[in-house]
Amino acid sequence: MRFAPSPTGYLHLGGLRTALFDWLYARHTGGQFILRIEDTDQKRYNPESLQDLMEGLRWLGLHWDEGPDIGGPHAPYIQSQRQPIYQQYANWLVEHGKAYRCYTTEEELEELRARGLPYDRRHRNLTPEQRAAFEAEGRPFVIRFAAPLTGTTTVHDAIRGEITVENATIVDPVLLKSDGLPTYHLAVVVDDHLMEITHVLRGEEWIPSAPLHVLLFEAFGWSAPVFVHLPVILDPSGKGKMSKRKTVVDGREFSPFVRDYIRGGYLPDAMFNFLATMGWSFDPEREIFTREEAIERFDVADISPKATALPFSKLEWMNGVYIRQMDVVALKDAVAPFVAADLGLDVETLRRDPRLLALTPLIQERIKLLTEATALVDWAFLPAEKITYPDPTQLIGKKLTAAQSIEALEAARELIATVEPFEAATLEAAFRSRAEAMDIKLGSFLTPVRVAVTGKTVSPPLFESIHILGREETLKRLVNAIQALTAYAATAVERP
RNA sequence: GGCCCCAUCGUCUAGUGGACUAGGACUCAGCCCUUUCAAGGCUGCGACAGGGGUUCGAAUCCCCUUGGGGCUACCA
Repeated sequence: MRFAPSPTGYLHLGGLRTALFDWLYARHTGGQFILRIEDTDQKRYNPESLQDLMEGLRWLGLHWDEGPDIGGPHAPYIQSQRQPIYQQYANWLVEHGKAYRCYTTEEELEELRARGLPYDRRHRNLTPEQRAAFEAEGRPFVIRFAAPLTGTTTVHDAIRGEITVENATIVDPVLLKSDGLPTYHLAVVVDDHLMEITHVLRGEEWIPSAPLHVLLFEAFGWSAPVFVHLPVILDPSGKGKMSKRKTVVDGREFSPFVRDYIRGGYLPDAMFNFLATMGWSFDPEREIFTREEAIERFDVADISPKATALPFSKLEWMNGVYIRQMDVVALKDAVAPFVAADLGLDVETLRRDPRLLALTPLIQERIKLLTEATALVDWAFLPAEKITYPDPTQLIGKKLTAAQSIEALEAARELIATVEPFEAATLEAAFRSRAEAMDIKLGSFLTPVRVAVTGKTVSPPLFESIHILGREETLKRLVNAIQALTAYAATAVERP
């Protein structure tokens, strides 16, 4: 098995899914997972993308057994470093009459294209004299495959069955470019043979050229690997192949790039699970499964041939599921970098902060993405002065007046100051009985307190939050809130 | 245009001639639980693209139509 991306841009989800299936099948069969870099197009090569690619694969936990950075029995694994090999095999084909030098110029090709015509095989049967003349001229040439003019070629696709095409539709593709580098077709066939690749997993956009590859394997006298053409991944809208840019659907922005999901607070395990269900199904009644379970059941023959539009809302849901499954300490550590970055804190200090550890179980079932943590816990790391009440009406409890809300805050202040021991359970008991005594709903009582303490209408469970914050800090915020609401009430009376 | 691939709820999917009044998941709606928000539980909405065959019997097999997608480079 090999994953052979071309480093021309950031790794996208389609590529990751291909790599995932490759990896799964390699692990399932006990085979090798090889990373090979197809950089034979010098014009589009982008060195940054190689780094991005490896980061993405490692993030998902897809470690390769052979590759450019770790070597292996078939090194090198970067095609631009294998140039002599391809030239050697291209020449072998020429010597055996299975390929030929073509001296057609760019302009001549352009002329054909302008008339909507394919290459006309004009140099396929050059006389020795004609060839000598071109050589004497010093004309640059490419090596083209002398494809059969008649008959058909059948490709066996592991998920679609047999695909047969007329050989005449294969018009002598270029194998070796005039710059001496191979095209994809030559490189892939030579490398897959030399690297002893048994299964080729790649996007279905390669189906049309698969017959050519079969023909090349035959020309060399090699046996072809099993072809597995993975369905394309569509835009979230379901219209068209997923673009290489961010797209907006229903007002939400979706990125095709893996890096954006790493930064976006997604968990590798969730992405793994999610991507594994795109075109493959673990079990009709189960969506969540482990890597080990997937490895055990995965088979390329079970992959669906249908193109898929990624259901991103399901990815989010799944990420939430994985977050809830996490060990608290692991989640704390995972969330720390995001919170630290948002709040301008030092990550390591934050990791050791007992408040974050105490807060983590409270937010665990409230976030779907790691990036959502900050909004839920920032108040705990901010001084009282930073908790402001730009909209004092938020301090007013449901079905309460401003005056009643102030009373509630005063009552809270008294309870916070006196409750012993200062713990969530005792605080809750005290607030419950006080609410009853004041004849208001607990929820109405708590809303002003919640906003006073956290500055927001939505927060983790209040009593635990107050306990984590501490008595003194909580008291300060209650005082500030009472002040803010009192000021508001005064102006509100003046101009109703 | 030519060649090729594909076709089950909005989306991801199960289904390989009878167990299908088509199952699961996400989303959405309602209810329950509840200190906010979540999470959780329950209920609901929702699909075999259309038409012909084959067969005692088709979501499942064949053909056509339609629709979607891909390829059509000295890019991968």
